[in-house]
Amino acid sequence: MPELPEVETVVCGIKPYLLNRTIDKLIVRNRKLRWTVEAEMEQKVAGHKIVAITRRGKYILIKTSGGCIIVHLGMSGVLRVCTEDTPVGNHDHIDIRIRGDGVMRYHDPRRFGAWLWTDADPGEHRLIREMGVEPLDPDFNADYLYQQIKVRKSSIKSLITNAKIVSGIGNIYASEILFAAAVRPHRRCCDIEYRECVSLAGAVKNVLNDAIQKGGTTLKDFTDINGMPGYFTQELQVYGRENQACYHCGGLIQKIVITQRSSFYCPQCQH
DNA sequence: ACATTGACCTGGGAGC
DNA sequence: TGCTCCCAGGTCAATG
Repeated sequence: MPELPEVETVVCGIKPYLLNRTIDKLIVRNRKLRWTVEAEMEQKVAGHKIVAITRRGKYILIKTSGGCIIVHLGMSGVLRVCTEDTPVGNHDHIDIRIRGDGVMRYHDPRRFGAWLWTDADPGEHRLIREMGVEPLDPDFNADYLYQQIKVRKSSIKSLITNAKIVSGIGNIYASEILFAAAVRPHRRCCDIEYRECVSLAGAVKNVLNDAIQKGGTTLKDFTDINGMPGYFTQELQVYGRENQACYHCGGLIQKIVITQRSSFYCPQCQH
């Protein structure tokens, strides 16, 4: 479900409820997520104070006085704040109970998400260590992009969704970014010129910042911590708009499949 | 080293 | 109504 703007929205939403609070206990009802939640998770987490909540790519890092909880929402993960007497629904796999009051509940029908614990620096965790640069970091720019693309033969779409190159861009925003940059998704990386990297780097930042500002994209079921949808959905230029008119030129948006995922683009506006 | 494919899951919608 | 098929916002691990 969530890409970088949605994860950022979730991180901002949970901060007021979790920051500087102490975890009373962790309740795991279903351990079978992408990786089985470790048997010692409850014991490792309990009693620690939450000192920071940050994001790295699509990972949520809940840093505590004793270590870090690493959460990934996968395709269908949702975090919501509720109380202890809120009825537990289907697919409500994990609760963090806060000392005093309040519960953060993890809901994930498809169970592609992950809950992991590390006592070390989460930046050194095997899933995070190899990750590429943050797209909103100044280190992500035209020079970096050009250096990456000029040696590769894959499509530009698969490159910008490759978390080892740049973290946090998924299937929706890839289409939107490529439209904003006027670059077709199936273009070979090594055929792309430097001036197009300038457009691409700018489009990455503009599209993601805009989406964050609007609270992310809700296609089916994404909501923020209070159950509110994201308003970037109305801003989508190409994603999900096959055979509809391009807002710029009136031509028909096309859908193509690249590495088993749908991509949408305007054949007239993108080259 | 790079590129592609399979695998992991459930639910919703289209089509019959 | 109900069945089957296809699709879905992710990405690691295995393979070529």
